[in-house]
Amino acid sequence: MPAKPTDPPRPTDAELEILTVLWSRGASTVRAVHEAIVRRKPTQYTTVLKVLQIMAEKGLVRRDEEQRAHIYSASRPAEWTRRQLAGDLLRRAFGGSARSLLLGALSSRRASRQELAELRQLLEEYEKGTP
Amino acid sequence: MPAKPTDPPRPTDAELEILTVLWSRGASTVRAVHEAIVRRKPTQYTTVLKVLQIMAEKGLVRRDEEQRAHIYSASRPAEWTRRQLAGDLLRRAFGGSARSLLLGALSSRRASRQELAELRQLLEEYEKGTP
DNA sequence: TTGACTCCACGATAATCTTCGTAGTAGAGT
DNA sequence: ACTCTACTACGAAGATTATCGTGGAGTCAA
Repeated sequence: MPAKPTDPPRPTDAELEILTVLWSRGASTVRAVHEAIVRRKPTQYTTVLKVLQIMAEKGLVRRDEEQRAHIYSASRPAEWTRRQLAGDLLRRAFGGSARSLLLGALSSRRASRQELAELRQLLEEYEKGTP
Repeated sequence: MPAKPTDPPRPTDAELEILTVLWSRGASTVRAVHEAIVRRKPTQYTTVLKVLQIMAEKGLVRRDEEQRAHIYSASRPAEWTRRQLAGDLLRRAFGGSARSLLLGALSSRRASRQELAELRQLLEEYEKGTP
């Protein structure tokens, strides 16, 4: 079946965990993903395999079946998915207020001076592009 | 340490929707919550009731059974729950980078100049408190 | 007291999520 | 050819989510 024209759905927790692996490692075999996942949490190989298969059905990942060991890769760039997730949470929990979201993020843990500087710079760049 | 039983779990989508109603309306009857919910999405009264009952079991809301029509209220302040959600997403999808989270939030929709100013001020206040 | 309403409790259902075991196959090595 | 190993496919159990119907009990007014 050809690719769907619609955006993939929001990834579940387990799916997001796997996506983060694919984002940092790039296209990977199930074996490689499993090795990364198992370092964080005891998980069977077939569990990772199954989730990846479901993700492929949903369109969250692409699968290259050329080799015997299939190669999976995220179907969307990390930035795209992250934007969906941030926007989704923004809408559903923060009433669209980015200020509240940032406040929540910052107060959820200590923010370094370095990080604050980065954030400030990000805002400056943003203001340039929003006349 | 003030003995706190256990933090309530992360609310599901339906639960979050109801929480936003309780946050804005304050303590409410099922009837009132349902009227607010139904304006966004066709939903039966008993569906809202059931979710509220489950939320009470989970500790997400408190229930006052004094009157015949029970009164439900969020067990945690909106800010507390929002911080959990933001922090959770920050960790799970953004590798802890608040910068990425803000970027995602901003790019998910157009940000007004007003909003950017608010964000800038928030950062300034934050920097004062982080020497 | 009997209806008409309003409410809650309970149970049921279908869908989705998460996890894993089993079976079968393709290839590598002996 | 035979065996081992590394894969994938399949299915299925158990938990959670989301939704709703039914039934019974309290309330008020005719």
